[in-house]
Amino acid sequence: MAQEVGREERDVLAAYLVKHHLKRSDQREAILDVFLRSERHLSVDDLFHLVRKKHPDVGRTTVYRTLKLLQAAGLASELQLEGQSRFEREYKRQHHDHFICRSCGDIIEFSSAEIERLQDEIAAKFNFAIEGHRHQIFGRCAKCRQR
Amino acid sequence: MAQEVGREERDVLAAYLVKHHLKRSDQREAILDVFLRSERHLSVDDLFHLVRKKHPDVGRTTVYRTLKLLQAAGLASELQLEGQSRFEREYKRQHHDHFICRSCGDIIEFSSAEIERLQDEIAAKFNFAIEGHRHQIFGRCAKCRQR
DNA sequence: GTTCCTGCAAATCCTTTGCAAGTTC
DNA sequence: GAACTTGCAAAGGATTTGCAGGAAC
Repeated sequence: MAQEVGREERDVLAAYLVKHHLKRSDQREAILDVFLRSERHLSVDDLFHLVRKKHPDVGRTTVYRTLKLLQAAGLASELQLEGQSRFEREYKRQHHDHFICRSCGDIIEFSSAEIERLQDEIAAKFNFAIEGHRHQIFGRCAKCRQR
Repeated sequence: MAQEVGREERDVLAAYLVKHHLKRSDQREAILDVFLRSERHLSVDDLFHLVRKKHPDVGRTTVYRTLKLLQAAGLASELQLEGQSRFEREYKRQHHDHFICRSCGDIIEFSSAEIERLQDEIAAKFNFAIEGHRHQIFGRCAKCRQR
């Protein structure tokens, strides 16, 4: 078992907890660990079931709460899709947007400095101060198109 | 009372109903009328309350169902925001995306052929077939920044 | 008369909250 | 021991669905 997964992130969380007078817990560490080891874009339920495999007494509520905490600490970010949210790692990752396949549900990341620049330009014209954005492109991924 | 609002759209709806062996109803016509007369981006509840002013016995469910119908007929399109959806006119309007002000909730439309082109380019690289997209930019609008 | 619509209440889905019991500092 | 966390059950909000009665064709 690769012990080194996410050591840096664990430190970030620990620091965040101290700074905000919060407390560590086995659940939080377990959830972070599973989150960091798993694949890219998890729903709360995905994460909940993965955590349960090793820690059968963690509650769904705690997963919700811990994900909020991880977001606040800059370790996770929420991807609000149609219906439900998914979560991905955020720490030291560069900004990106998403293609979402409607057949298989797969999520593909992309980024474009050009698009970001154009966004900023347009926002400036409207005198609009950008705080965040959501750019999701729906359709069919390469795999599903072949079938 | 300007009778001419949305005559074309009413015809489109009527044609859609005939084509699909559906029936007209006072509720549907009332909802369409209010929808067309009102401002840009309505939640279901906004529309529901507006309709109720003139037709106090229309049910919320019917508003939901009629909006689905209007979408199917190409008259309305859904804007899925955080929390709830909003609806805007679709008929003969060009594609656009949205700035959304987090202070006042205002929604500002924008469009960029450049961004669309870049999207297509990137999608082509991934061999991804685009069916739709959602591009929402959150922040503070000009008015709210001045305060 | 058959098929479609409507409104209500109930059901769903995802997420949050109240609370008593258990942990951490 | 004070303050924070947890898990359960219940509450929430937005949207959908079942159904019996009412309208349109």
